[in-house]
Amino acid sequence: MLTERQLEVLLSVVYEFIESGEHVGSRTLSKRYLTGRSAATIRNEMADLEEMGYLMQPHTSAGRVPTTRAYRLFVDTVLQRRRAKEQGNRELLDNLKAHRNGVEGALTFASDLLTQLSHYVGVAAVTQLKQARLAKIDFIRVDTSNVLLLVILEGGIVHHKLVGMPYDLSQDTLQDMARRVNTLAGHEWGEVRVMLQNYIMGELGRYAESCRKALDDLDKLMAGEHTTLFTGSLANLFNIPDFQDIGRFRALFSILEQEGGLVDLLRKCDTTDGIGVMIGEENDLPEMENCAVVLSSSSSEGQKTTLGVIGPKRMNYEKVISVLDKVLQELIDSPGENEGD
Amino acid sequence: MLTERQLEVLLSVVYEFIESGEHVGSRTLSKRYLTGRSAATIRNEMADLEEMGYLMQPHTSAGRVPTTRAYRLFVDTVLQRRRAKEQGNRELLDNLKAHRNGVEGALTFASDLLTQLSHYVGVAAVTQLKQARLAKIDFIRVDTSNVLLLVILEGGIVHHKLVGMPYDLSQDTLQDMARRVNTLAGHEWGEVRVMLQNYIMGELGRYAESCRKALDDLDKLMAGEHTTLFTGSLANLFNIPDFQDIGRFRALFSILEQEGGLVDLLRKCDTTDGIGVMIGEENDLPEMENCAVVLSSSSSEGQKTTLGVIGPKRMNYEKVISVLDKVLQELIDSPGENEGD
DNA sequence: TTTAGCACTCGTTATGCGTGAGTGCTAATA
DNA sequence: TATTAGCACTCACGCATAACGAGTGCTAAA
Repeated sequence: MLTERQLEVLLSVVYEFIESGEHVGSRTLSKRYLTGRSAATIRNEMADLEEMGYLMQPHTSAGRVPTTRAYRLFVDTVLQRRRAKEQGNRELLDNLKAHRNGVEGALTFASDLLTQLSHYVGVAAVTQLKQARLAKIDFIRVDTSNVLLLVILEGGIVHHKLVGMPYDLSQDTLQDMARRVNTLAGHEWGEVRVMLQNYIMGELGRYAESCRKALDDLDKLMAGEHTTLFTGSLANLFNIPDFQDIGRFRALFSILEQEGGLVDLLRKCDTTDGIGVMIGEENDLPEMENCAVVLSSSSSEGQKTTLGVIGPKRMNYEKVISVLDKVLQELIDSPGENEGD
Repeated sequence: MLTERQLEVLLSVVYEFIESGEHVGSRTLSKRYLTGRSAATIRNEMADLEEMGYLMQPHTSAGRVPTTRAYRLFVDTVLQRRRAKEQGNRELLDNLKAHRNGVEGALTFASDLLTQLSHYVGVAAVTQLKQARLAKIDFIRVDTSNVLLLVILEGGIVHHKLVGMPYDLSQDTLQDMARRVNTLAGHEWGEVRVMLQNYIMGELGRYAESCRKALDDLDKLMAGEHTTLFTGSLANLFNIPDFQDIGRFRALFSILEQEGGLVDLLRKCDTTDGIGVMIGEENDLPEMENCAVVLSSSSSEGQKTTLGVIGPKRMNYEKVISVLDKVLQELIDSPGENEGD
């Protein structure tokens, strides 16, 4: 185990490295953090810490740099101190839908806010769980050959899809259909789906083909754990020295740009409610070995809401965690009708 | 005016520079393009062309590089000559129809397609003009305090917005409202709007406040020339040598990332239907002095569809223009909006 | 156990030099 | 007169070398 002083040295290295971005040497520590001890003493401690896997040297005559293991320890220590302040995010969802204009508006707002405050990249996502409940379904005749299929879930998520129909259906017919289906409001999507399938096979005979296709699309959206994701501006990445190298930037970018990659990433971290941190190789993506992801999520009503910040491994974890807390709070507290621009 | 040979030299420089990305010297031209003439002769012509503002030297002992003026001439010449190219890409283009599914689906697909085919960045946008006509409006009760406002325009654009209501309205009441408003289907938004305003003031009395707010939001979307924009992946930019420099990349990125900037850009080029090209400084954005934008747009039914490709000034204009032609043609050819397959 | 001192390592920056691609100019040539 | 060959000159680029400095490990003294 680590001695008290080793811990002190280690955390100082991490802290200083997060500040400066450059390998930190024994002299710096001796002058700035552990004024009582000489550089030589600290050198010895650092050599030990390196052996234990907490530190590494980029090259022979350089100072030390924290390993993922060191970050992990650092974060856990920080989180430990913070844990008192942490609290449930239960109310998050209610406020999301109530006070901002639809789920999408709220999440766009949140991701922008996180981005601005953290100076990294904020993300916000909502995942429909299998338990998502239907609030309302509707079919709206657009013209002779097109019907708009509308699905609203409890929690405020809205899906719509234009479906081509081989025959013209009157609005009355459609309304009748909708009325029947809506008797299932409040039930989970799985049940609704089965009912719809039967209905289509049984009573809609000749329309079955086009309906089935629409239903399949809908299934793709809903049956799986479909996630809607909002990513803040990536502009901040340009200011981070870690990504000045175009190669690294590119790697990270390719992940962030394609929604799928990011959703996978979030899913990996999604273990528990509350705040979680994944550092470097801890997420399996090799492109993200220099990155860290801080997430905070909470679920209820068949959907799970996740807020997060993505930045360099050398991230200001304290700040990010507190920002995350704040935005969460902001979302919960915000009194009425403000729609984030 | 340019002599025949000067033109030949100039276009060769442009062509070669587009290929190689490096300043082109007299010897190269003599060997590869104008085998009849010696390097010295070509050098003289190039000196003249430089004086005329068509070419420039990055530094004293370097070959020549085209100026914006040269690209302009090149593009105009190319636009004149092109017409008879017919090849490839069939399979991909055929997919367009299959993937179409509402305006958004089609444009997402189109921008991706343009990105893939051009190897630059494809964009696709639809702008609602003032003449946009209402196809259908609907109010759908979600729960006691929320109504989903649904607006469908001729042309297939769908807007929806969740509106908080201070009082519970029954679906029947809402349906009645919708029925009245829908008598205006087929009319321009301007008229519909006035009618809605009156209706709200006259018959909806106590709900006026919340309705007005929703209506205002809707106006923001529709009364102005609102543009919905889809941008393809930016990943290709990493392969372009012109943007290897992180500074330039950043500048371009900042424009591409924020939707507003891009919309402004499109608007600038939106002069006429047909294909238009803006090269370097021709668009006023200093960030885009090394870029070119090729646009092709067509309007009908109260909406204007724009497809475009954004890439380096040193762009393969021939290819991009032909790609753009094809994709656009495909989009216009089937104006029936999703013909069910 | 701690610290001062010293030799050593290695990345970074500056400097200098050779090379090659490309030019402009001039004089010879068709 | 228009074209071309020849030549001196320029300048970016790559490479080697050297100086510098931040940092280390090790040893011996306090």
